[in-house]
Amino acid sequence: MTHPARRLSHRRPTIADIARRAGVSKGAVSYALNGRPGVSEETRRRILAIAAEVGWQPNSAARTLSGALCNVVGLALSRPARVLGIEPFFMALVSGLEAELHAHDYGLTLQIADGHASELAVYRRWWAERRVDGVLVCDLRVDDPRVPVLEELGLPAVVIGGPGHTGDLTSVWADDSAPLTETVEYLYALGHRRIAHVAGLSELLHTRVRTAAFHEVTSRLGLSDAITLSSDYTGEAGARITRRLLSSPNRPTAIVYDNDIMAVAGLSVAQELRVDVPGELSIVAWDDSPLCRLTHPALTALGRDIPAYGALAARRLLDVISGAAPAAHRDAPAELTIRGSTGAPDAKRATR
Amino acid sequence: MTHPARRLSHRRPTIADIARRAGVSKGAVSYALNGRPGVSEETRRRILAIAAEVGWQPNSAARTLSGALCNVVGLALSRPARVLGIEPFFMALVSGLEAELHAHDYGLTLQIADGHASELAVYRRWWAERRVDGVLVCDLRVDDPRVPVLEELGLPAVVIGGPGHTGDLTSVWADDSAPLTETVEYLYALGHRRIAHVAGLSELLHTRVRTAAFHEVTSRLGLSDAITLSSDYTGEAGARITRRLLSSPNRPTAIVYDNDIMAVAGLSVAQELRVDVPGELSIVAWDDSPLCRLTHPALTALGRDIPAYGALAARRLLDVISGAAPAAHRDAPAELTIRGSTGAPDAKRATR
DNA sequence: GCAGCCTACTGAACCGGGTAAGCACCCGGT
DNA sequence: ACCGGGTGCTTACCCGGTTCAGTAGGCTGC
Repeated sequence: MTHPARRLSHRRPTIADIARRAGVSKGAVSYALNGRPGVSEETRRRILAIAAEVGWQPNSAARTLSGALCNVVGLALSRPARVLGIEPFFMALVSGLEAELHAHDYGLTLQIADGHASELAVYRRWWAERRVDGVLVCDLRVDDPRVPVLEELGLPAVVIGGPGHTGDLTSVWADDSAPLTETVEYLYALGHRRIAHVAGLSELLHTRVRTAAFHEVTSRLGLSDAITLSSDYTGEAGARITRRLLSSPNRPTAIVYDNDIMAVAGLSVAQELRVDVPGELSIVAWDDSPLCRLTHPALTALGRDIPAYGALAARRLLDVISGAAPAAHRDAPAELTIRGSTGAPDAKRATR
Repeated sequence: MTHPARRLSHRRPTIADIARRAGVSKGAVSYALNGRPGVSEETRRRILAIAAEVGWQPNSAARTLSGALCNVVGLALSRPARVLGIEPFFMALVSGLEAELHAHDYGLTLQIADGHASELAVYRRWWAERRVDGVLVCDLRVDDPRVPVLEELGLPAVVIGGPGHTGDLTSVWADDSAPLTETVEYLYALGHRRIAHVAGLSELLHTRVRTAAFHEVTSRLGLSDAITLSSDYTGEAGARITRRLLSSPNRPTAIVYDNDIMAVAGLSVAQELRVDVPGELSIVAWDDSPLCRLTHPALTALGRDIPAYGALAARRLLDVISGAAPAAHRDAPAELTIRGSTGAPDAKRATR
């Protein structure tokens, strides 16, 4: 690349400087600073004192070059920026990742890619240039093409998602099936018989899992009017689908949305159409972010501790990097928090 | 650190391997791969062909060690995770940064700190360990303590915010004064005489700028009831303050919120209190994210192209890294988009 | 009294690139 | 015939750590 005029400020001290001042060799300094045997306690203390005095910090490039890890992990996201921007999920995940990585002196590098192909190119480059020790993979799909490539590269990775479809890679996942079933049963108990499910991107594994669970429970309960509609997680899609659902004959009395953004948009459409929530329509959001408490009525939501999920993923990735065998780690499932957006359907108004 | 069993996969090819296969020296390979003079066209082609064939990629640590830049910039954020999570601003900024950095083969490392002290510690470490070539600084404060430290470190930096208070650091900023003035004048023209401003964190420079502009325009227009209240950008704070404002005697007929989250919360409180929007209360949000279009009515908002702002910041940081002199770069100001949440105050209902 | 061993260190190689200096070789001019 | 000056390449060393194979010196044991 180019070679800009580099401001020299003050040249950083190196172990050679420390060695000179301590009157020992570079090797001795290295042993002392890394807490390894090979120097006397007294010499070690002297070297550490000098290092502290001159403000020495190891040059990460030099360390990495001589075989060490680079203490960085990568996260590449393929969703378009406009979705990433509003979904609180990712920032919450990142903050959890970050906290755990930071505690282990690891850094996080972030890259926003546009599609699986460019995401895979990012992984290849990161690994070839030795820029990361491992990566975190989000938005797992059914038969995800990234899995075999990562396996072949030998790049340590943790897949955030499951169950299954992760090959021999380590994964971190939560069961979405039981919470969805519980939610539908709760709506059924309230008296709802026409329930709709506004799902996320249909190629994502967890969309499949939730959709399957929805079909299973609704057919078990004999709800023939149950319907699942796919979307792309945006508010626009949520609004559009809700408008369609609410203007259909035999409209649903309850809708379960696969993320909070769509649920908020759905609530707003209901208000626009003067459909009372929860009197005529109950709304449940998947992902319980502060957003769900901002609306009126506040949204009943399926929430999980996302930062903790991120922290778990980070911890498992560090394990994989230090040689742990692949495993699937199950996190706590989402829990339903009841708020004002759900209730018994108002018999007079909802029926027609 | 520890030395884990590293999976060797296949040893990455180095320039020495290429040199051997091409029957030339390492030096010649380096010249060829970097497009520098010193090798014949024919040899260069042969070397490039071999490099492509074996899939050679430069080892970033080796490059960095021999004096090159590391092609990474850092972003440390000090806001608590729960705020970062819902504010679409940061992800939008990051996506703009990312796009521009990626185009110049630069990576982004992200760190969430808890407070200025630990943020500064992050900068020091990044710089001492040569992990970044420069940093981006957000949430500029009045007399920000980070500025002198960064200047002293000699760490290339671009401050996102202003005007002023950036010392000799390069900055990227947008004028918030004119848009706020324009907004108040618009509300005045609609007939509003009691206008409130729900500001963000009072120590942030842009909060000061907006608050000053609000005072200036309201006193110029002779609005004695104008009031500014500070908050922390969370929905809870926005709701609390709105509740207080709306239940006061002589309640405002229009409120300008310093972010979209608070505006959404404010709208929801108005609905809860059966205050008609925009009939009895007009609402304007600063930051026009998709969130503003999700509510009913949709929010009139002051919006800017945040990804473009991020891209500008990234571009300027790359300039600084390659030796450009410090400068303050002004970005386009926010523009007011009128939607359903503002209108003329309904004389009968709003007066009392 | 000296082999044997441990401790505490030194010296040098190594990681994988970049680069300055040196050196053949060829060509053209006088 | 000889010098000058470019090509086109090699050699050697640098960056700042880690690490391995010595080695000097002291202590122990018989």
